[in-house]
Amino acid sequence: MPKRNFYREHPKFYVAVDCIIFGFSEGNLNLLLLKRNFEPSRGKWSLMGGFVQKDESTDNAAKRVLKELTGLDSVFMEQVGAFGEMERDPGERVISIAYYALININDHDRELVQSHNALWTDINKLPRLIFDHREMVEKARNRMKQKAGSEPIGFNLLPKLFTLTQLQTLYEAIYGESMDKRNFRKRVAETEFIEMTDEIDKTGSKRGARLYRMNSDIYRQTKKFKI
Amino acid sequence: MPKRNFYREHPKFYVAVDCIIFGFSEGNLNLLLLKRNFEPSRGKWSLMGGFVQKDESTDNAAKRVLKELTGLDSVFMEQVGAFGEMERDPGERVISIAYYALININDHDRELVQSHNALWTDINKLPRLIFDHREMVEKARNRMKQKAGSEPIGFNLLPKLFTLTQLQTLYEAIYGESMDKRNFRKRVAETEFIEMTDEIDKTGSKRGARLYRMNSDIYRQTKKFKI
DNA sequence: TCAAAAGTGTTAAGTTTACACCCATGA
DNA sequence: TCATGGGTGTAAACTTAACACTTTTGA
Repeated sequence: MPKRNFYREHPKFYVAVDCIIFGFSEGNLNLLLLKRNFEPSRGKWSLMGGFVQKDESTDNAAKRVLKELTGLDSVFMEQVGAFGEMERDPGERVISIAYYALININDHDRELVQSHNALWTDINKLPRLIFDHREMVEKARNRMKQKAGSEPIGFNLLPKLFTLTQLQTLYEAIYGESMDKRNFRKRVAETEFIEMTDEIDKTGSKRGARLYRMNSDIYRQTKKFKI
Repeated sequence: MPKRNFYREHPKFYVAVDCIIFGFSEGNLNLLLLKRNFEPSRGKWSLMGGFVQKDESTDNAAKRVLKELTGLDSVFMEQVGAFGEMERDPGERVISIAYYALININDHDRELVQSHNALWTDINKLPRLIFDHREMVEKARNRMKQKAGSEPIGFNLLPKLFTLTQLQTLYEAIYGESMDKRNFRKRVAETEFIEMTDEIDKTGSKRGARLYRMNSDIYRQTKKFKI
């Protein structure tokens, strides 16, 4: 039996990717959401998505879609999972694979974002989203929260140099709870790959705050993180 | 613009599910693997899989495939993720969604399993598997390990009544490390939903061991678990 | 009578939490 | 000079880890 026959009896499906794009700004986690000016569901809010093409893996489709919206390349992304309910997209059956990305909100291409009719939205004040996008967001958020506590992915949301107050505010936003400053700094001090620089940030306070950086080489050696 | 056009430009894909079926026997985690007597890759080892059909969600496809092999219904299953590399299946492009299942190895339909040419295999002595199935197994195993420590899914691998030695051996197999008996039993004693019964198992020892059971109602109330 | 698995508490080490004041600076 | 955010240590509470002997019973 030639190989083709084995597959040919089976149905084929549209496969899409949807991107949960996290940013961090003014003490809050934000998501990049589209106000759709196209069908289906014109005028409603949604995640940025796109159909997987013949010549790309699903991971690459997600990267392409992220780049289409933000102009950004080589960004941290992780798959959340496949969403395959039959009626999830009322237009046609589409199986969608959700990915989340962590980007530094200052890095993206603002015009590109605007041209897609996209807006940064506080994750705690999300509008109603189409289809099962809310479920994707919740799952991505939990996955990210989980991961951010044991791998240094959070640093993707910050500028290269950051103050400890910024770092703490970020983790408070991720965990959704406030932390003790001294205990937090104690943990940072025990984290070898968070390096103090000799630069000072004067924008956030009169006194100025020490800037730190994450050293990926050191992280790769130790692979230990808990915050 | 009619809705159809929006979708029609895009390619469609075969979508499959693959099942990582965990069982527990003689102190080891086992996987149910198929020695394929069909193309492609006849004669090689693989996970049980199947194509998603038009009239079923991906979750239901996974349940169907599990039932085809084991005869079992309403089994704990969880999605691991989508595998979408272009060349993962050398025959045709297939996007596959992996699911893992935890079953009590005594419950399944042995004849059905035999008729599929499937065998229980010690997870620490797996043969080479086709495609990216090894990667699926590793991911499923990690996900399961993670989850088994914070939700009482492990009990799905045991008979309804079990001894504490069985439970400890199970967790040692899941975590891949041995545990202190007294500390383990202390944790069990603090777990409200693990109930002592008044039955004794005499098959495992001369003295006999107390049988316990998991009470799902109590778990649903407290939702606390850590072992 | 003895081999084999079941059962049982205590202490030390390590981790986590709670908590309050001084410092440097620009406005 | 004072309002603002930056920076610092210690003790108590809790959690985890280490450890060894007695019990029961069938062969």
